[in-house]
Amino acid sequence: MPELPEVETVVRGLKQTIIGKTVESVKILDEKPLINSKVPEFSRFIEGRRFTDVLRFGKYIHFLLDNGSSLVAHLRMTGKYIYQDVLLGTEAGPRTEAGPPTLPENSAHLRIIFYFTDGSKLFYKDMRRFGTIKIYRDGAVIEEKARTGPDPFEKIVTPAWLLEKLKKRKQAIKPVLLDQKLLSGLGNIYVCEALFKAQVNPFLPADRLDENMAEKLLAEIRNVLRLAIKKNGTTISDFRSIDEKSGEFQAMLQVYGKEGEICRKCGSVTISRRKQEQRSTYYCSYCQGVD
DNA sequence: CTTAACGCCTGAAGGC
DNA sequence: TGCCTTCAGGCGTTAA
Repeated sequence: MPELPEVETVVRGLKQTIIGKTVESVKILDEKPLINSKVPEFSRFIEGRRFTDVLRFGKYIHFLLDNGSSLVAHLRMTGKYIYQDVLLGTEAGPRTEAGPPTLPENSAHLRIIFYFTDGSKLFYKDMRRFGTIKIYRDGAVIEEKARTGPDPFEKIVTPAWLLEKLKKRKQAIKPVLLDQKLLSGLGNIYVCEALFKAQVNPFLPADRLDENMAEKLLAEIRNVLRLAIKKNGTTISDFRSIDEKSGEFQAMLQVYGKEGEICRKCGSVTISRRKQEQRSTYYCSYCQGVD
């Protein structure tokens, strides 16, 4: 589900809510997300620790702890973090004003609950159970970061840098842009949108893009991601921020999920869909010069 | 080294 | 109504 803008939206929400909070205890309802630790080790790792910061690299969420260790989480398709503030008024009676919905601890797909010392909670839900949470002691998180490519916003990423990388790839440009070791953060939605905006043929071999195309493509990748972040991401079916709000970028989608609709740019042909590496690519055959 | 298929999971939607 | 197939914001592994 989530790509860079959705992860950024989640991270911003977490920054505002959990920094400075100390984990009193953790309840693990499903150990599958714990990729490199078992339940007892994970509990010992996190209990008593205070979150000092929450960062993002690519599509990863990086939780920093007060002892220099880290948690690194990936949402994959359906992972989500939901923050629940201290429930006020439970002693004096039910709240009357509309507050955030409370999440029952037996709700569907709940995997992990972090209980903070102040009474607030962080829920981790994941319907499909693809999401992961890894633990890293001290600075070991560097190794994980080294395995992912730079964000498209990083300074080293220039049109010349991109062109150089693309020259080494004979594969079609679309699947190449999904390779997180090249550039991190793009997923199926924003790749389709950026290629459309840049008017690049998704099936064109990556090594055949010229300087102008690479420059335009990088500019549109950044534009699309920036705008999507501003809109708090895209909600197709179930993406939600940590306070369970939907994103708003879906209203601005030009091609993703628009098969059969008239192209908003040229107005002359309908949007097509074709599989590349088992994944749907949406495009305008006219605007993007596809045969 | 790159590339492409498969597997991991659950649930929704569409065809018959 | 029910059954079967396909599809889904991702990516690690494996085999060629």
